[in-house]
Amino acid sequence: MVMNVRTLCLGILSLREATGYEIKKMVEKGVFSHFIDASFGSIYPALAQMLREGLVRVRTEDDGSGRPPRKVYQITEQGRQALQNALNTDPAPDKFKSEFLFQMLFMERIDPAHLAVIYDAYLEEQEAELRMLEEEAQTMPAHPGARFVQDYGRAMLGTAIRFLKDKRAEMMRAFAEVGGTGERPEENAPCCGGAFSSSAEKSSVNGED
Amino acid sequence: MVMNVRTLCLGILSLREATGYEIKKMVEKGVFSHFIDASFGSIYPALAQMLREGLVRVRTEDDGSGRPPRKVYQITEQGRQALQNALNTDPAPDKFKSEFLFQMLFMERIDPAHLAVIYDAYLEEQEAELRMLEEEAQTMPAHPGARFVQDYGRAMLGTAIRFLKDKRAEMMRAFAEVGGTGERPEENAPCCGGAFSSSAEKSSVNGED
DNA sequence: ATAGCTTATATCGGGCCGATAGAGGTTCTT
DNA sequence: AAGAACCTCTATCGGCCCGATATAAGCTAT
Repeated sequence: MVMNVRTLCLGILSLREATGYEIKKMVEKGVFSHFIDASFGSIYPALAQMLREGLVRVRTEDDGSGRPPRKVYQITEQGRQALQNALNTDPAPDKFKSEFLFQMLFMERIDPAHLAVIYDAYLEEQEAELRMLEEEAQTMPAHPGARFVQDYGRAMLGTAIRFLKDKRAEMMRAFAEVGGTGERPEENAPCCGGAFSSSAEKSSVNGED
Repeated sequence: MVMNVRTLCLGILSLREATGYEIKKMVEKGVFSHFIDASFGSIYPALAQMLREGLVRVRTEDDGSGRPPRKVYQITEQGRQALQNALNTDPAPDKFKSEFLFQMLFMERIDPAHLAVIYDAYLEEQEAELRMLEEEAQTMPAHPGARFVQDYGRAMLGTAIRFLKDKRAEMMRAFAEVGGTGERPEENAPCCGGAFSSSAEKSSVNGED
């Protein structure tokens, strides 16, 4: 599939007319945000290019003041056709990049205190996105496609959150000796419900390096 | 976190020495493949740059023939320090790009026959990655970080697969004559339109396990 | 023996991100 | 009323990175 910022813009413009700025906002906060990214640096050139190619047309709203005029873009019939062609092709494999998991892979080398901070921040991030998804599910008219994506997101985020909560205790137990040295580290992490303080077992976490 | 191809290479080289080609293979098939990507076009320049900066050193194995000599890279103490610094910074948010979900968002406009093909191909893809993960979990020595990442991957892929299987039946039921729970690839209808939106059912995947 | 896959190097065009800039609006504080 | 801070809206630019491509040889199978 020809899935670039151009196709993304066509997809959004097929739902409603919009300015480049509005497209950015929809990509940031809307349904699209869960599986796509796009910055101004790619949206504006994409719109300009598609305008040249006749896939979109533009209506300029100049209010007379010195500020830049709103450029409201609309999809053309040719653009609809291009989008249709893209939709009827095989999708490329997903791409997933996670610095968090990279760090988790090397967790043994990270300062335990900082590890806890990273971990909880990530968990909170996932919970925030789930909240956003739920909220958005109530405001948006749920056409089948949107429903599917929302349900998918719910399922995945739910699993991630459950996993992170489950594993947290286990993880921190493993590092308890390195960080606390026999002390009860309840002063550190706000959200860990006492799972820290269970019997400190001996663990050979400290590997090479 | 300074998570670019350089940091990735440092991470791999901190585990063992490797050529650029080997790094690519590890990124393609190893634990890293689940949450990171890197191509030759970024790996080779990254190694060259880090060599200049003293973060890695290189041992050239020339076998006398005309073919390009193996360049085996090793991390230096300075490189270890750079990696350590990177690991002790906050991770950037995850990035997830899915052409499949983009297409699902517009499922109503996709030819149902093709939609089924796309859907099953994606499902198969997820199952293949889960198989890869399980296989890799048995061969690799499971240090805590790797275990965490593998378990995370298992949980997520398991949920995705279950969701896709569950929703598929629901989708096909909504399509009614398309093929029930089995598959009937020969399909003529241009677009399903409203036939889909009426039946809104709850999926068991959303809740708890 | 020719085709095709694998190991191994490396470059290049182009896509895209993140930062930046500029101009005016609103909103909240001091 | 002045100022700070943030929002809407435009757009560009450096630099990172992907995907395609080139080169060269070995190994395997038909």
